[in-house]
Amino acid sequence: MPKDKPTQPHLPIGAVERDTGLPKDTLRVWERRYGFPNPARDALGERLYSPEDVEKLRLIKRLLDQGHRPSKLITADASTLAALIEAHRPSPEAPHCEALLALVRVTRADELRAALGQTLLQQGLVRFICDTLTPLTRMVGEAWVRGEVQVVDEHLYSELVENILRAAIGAHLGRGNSPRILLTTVPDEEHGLGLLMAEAMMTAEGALCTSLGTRTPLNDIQRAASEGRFDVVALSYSARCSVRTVTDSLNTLRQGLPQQIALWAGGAGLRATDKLAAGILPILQIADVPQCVRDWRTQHGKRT
Amino acid sequence: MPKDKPTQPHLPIGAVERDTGLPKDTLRVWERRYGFPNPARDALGERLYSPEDVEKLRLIKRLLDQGHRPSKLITADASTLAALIEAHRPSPEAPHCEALLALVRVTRADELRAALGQTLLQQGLVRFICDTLTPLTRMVGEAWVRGEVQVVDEHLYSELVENILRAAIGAHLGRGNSPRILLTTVPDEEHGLGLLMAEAMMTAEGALCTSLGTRTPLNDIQRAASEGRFDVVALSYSARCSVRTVTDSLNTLRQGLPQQIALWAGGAGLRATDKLAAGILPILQIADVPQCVRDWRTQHGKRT
DNA sequence: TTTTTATTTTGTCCTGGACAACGAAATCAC
DNA sequence: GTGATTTCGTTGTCCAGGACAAAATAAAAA
Repeated sequence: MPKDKPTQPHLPIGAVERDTGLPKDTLRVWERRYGFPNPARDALGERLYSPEDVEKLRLIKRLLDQGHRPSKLITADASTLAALIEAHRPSPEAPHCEALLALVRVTRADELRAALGQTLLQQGLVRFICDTLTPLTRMVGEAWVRGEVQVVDEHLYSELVENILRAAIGAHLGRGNSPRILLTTVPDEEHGLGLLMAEAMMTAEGALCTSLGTRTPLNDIQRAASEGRFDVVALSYSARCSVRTVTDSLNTLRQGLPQQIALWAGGAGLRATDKLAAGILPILQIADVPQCVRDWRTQHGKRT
Repeated sequence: MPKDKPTQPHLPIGAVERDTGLPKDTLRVWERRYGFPNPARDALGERLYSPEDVEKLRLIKRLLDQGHRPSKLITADASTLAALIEAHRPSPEAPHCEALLALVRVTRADELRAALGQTLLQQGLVRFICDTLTPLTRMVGEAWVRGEVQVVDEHLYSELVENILRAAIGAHLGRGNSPRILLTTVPDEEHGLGLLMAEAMMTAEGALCTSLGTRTPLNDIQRAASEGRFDVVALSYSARCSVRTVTDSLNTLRQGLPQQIALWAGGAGLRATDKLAAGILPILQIADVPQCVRDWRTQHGKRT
């Protein structure tokens, strides 16, 4: 049963796993190999992690997901880590994104909601997703790494974006009905924001989207796609997926899927597209999504 | 690194943990104590669970979350388990819910979407949530246990409901601006549907809601509530939370929160309300939510 | 009936070793 | 020089079986 009593003091290993996303086994093996983290022990010899260590672990997890090697991060002292973080200072962005980033605070939730809504109206859905949401989401992540926004601020941002995107999907429903697209992610992939952006753009383009959310087992995807008479299966992969996972799952899926069902894949996880089997369409930029839908229609002689 | 190669054959323990939600430690200790599951081993002696076992484990997890004792479930053979499942056959429900339940299939996604949308229009948001979504969600879960709907069907249902609710939240925004409510769940609680329903009803009632999504650490909730000048903090607990977790987290939070910020708690996890500290408002039924908002206004002399 | 106290049940945590999947560098073929 | 293959160090996951506390249940007392 979960232990969650002490909210500010030290945390047992299970709570650290939950809070950082680092498996218990990994935490223990890091301690054994690198000497970090080096948690205190309670009367029974059970690990108790200090809030500072948990914070550093969260940071490490984030840098890890961005492609850094563990050995560099774990053995790094504060200053080395700071240098790595500093390297994340982004190239100058569009000024409207900088302004929005300043509003990503729980204390300014109302302003952020209003500003996002207004930007959507100004830009239209497609430009809003490509030119605002995509860079802004990255900037929020980077700002978190630099300690400029808190965990709660990031949660708030995700919630607001999800509200906006799902409302947009609802608003664009019924504009068209082809192609019929099934969207989801593989079981290892838990990030659903990219999927939602794709669904919104496809729906706006007149496709009829059905999303299963994240983490659908491969054979379930296969069965659902065949039985549901879909024209396209679209998968989203985030950067943390290994190249191997991506190509393996896609090739397996391509093999199990009827030939007439197209297979599309997008997201930051799509790096080495050369090892993909034939019949898989890599979507390297979110901005290409509408064109993919239009291309499909051209090839299949449909109007909407 | 994740292992996910064999999609239909046997799964390693990590994949089973991911698919069933049962921790690796628990799976191993069950095997040791009860002899179930009894997975095959690969050349290295690592466990390989059969798809049938994984399916049974998923079932057990579900019944576990509904309050059954592990020993009864794990040692039960197929027929005993079937009897338990049979006991879940629900009391007769409103006929419109039965009709909707029949549409919870990936193959009928379009019909389900249309029917849900139409029911929302007919009933209005509040009745839709209380009289349709709440019973229907329970029915979908029970139908899954009985094997009448698939995992993907349930995923689809969640996605559609989330689209509808978030679109409704967007549509009702700006109707009012008090009270200012912060919504979230504690770190152990990952179910967000109830939270979303509450947010929709509160927003429709004219409250200004800010949701942090699920799994916010207690001290983060505290800090965000104080700094964000909220009037109310609202938490949602599902049935799987132990009574202890619920009362502990609420009492801790009540103590750390300024007196003028109200603390509301709702969801199936709210059972023993007698051990709650003063100054915590239990919301035992989702239908009571609008009245709570109105009561707050009365007590604080606000109109909207 | 309600409260207190024993007794199960059950999940989480421990150690330290092992090995394969991964990434990167080095080697070889063209 | 460019591209494919092999080598090697790095890294995460898995194993065993013992231990103990928190939760749930049964029993006893008020």
